[in-house]
Amino acid sequence: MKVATFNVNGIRARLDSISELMQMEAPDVLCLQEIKCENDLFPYDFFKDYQCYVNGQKAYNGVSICSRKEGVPVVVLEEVESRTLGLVLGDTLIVNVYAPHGDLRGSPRFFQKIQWYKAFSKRMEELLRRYPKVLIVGDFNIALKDNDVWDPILLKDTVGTFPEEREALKALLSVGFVDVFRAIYPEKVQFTWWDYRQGRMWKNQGMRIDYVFSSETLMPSIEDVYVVEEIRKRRNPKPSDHAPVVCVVK
Amino acid sequence: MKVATFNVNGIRARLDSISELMQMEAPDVLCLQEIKCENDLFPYDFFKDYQCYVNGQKAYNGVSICSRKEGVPVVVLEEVESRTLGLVLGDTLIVNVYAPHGDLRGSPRFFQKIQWYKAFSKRMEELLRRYPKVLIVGDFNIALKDNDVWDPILLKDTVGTFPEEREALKALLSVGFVDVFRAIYPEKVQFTWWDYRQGRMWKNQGMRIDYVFSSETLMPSIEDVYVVEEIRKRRNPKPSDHAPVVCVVK
DNA sequence: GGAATAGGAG
DNA sequence: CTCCTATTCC
Repeated sequence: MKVATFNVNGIRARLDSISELMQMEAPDVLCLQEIKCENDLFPYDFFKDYQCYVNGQKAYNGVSICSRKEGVPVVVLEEVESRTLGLVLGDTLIVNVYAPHGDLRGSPRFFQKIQWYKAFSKRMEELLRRYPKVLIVGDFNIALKDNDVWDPILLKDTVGTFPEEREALKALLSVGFVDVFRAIYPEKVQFTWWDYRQGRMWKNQGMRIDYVFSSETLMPSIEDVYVVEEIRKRRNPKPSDHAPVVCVVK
Repeated sequence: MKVATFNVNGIRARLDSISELMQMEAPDVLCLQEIKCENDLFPYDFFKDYQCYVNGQKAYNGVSICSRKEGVPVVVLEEVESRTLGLVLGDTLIVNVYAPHGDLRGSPRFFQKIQWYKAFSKRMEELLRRYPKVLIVGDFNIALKDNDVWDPILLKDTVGTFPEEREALKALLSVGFVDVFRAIYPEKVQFTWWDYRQGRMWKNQGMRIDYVFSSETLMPSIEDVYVVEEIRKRRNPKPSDHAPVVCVVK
């Protein structure tokens, strides 16, 4: 089973990129973040061979899971912003996440981000007891370690690198999850997000903030994980500021 | 000499259509209306083989003349809205016009439209004495006769068909100009503008409001005039609500 | 820098 | 219906 995650930054503006991803990778499950539309504006017709499960929101946030096989949707969190969506496929729970951006330390949004991580970690601990195999994918808006950002000095204490944020993300992992990419490639420097500004997109000055987290129970089934950079590198008319991440599960 | 006129409804959103027009017609002079940008946002680089003369405005209106040969720009009217631009090429004066829309009879904008026509007609009378040959092109926002609208009954006393508007446009012609299209094709029903709404664009339910007016002195040199409908008919991703009109002058 | 909104204009 | 301007968010 191939699971892809992609922060599209507006699904209606990104159908070309999604098309390309589907052609290249033919994922069985496609988890999208920041679709930025309400459920009834979701382009269901575009995903012909997929069942679409959507937790949409007007203008901001919004996540969806498109799956070749039918699944059972799961409410992950009671939330005001549409940031999470779960889907049970066989004995596996897939959780699609768009974590809060958070802003700088001291801001209300920073505090909310930390709180959100606490609630989410607690809930995942709970779900881990209920479902034997769990895969969490999505945009976590935190770079775990210094080798997950293009310039750790320049980006020290900026959004996504604050120690408090890193602790919050580690706390999630400590519940029983593994950062699949880092487990397979301990030293690899690879990014999944680039700032549109200052040409950072084209200079590969990015951060790794999109992840696939596998429950320890599912780890033996993980075959590979990789970032699909072609869509951005080919200077697609207008690319997302994120690249898709694909995980291959036995 | 080939002169094209095209209300682009936003030049930045219409570069594809303009490209297509230049490939198809290779006009010597290209008069654009509703460019909707200030002079410094005009895409000068796009018009490689042309000299560009621009009377721009932010958000609304704005006209430009692009000419293969250098010309001498002429201020047609002292104006607050950028609606006119003249260019002298050899012994011919080309005047590019975006007449006011006008709204319904009784509105302030209706009155302004009639006033604008009075001032413009007077000025053209003046310019006609100064320049032996004059060509006025552009969007006049008035359909001269009933056979210039798709449904004269339905559109009776709506914007562009009011008797006062038609009189104002006839008054301009009476100064010494000829509606070239109607002179060559007395009975032809052909439109240059279609409402985006109610699918009128695709049902060819339009009006002829874009014209080429030739001074009587220049009429013997006029070879043909035609509407370039292909760009709209091919359902170009997003077409302008106007079609270009091309005039061939000896 | 780019997507999405609301509001105004045609 | 589609453009442009603001604005907000990332």
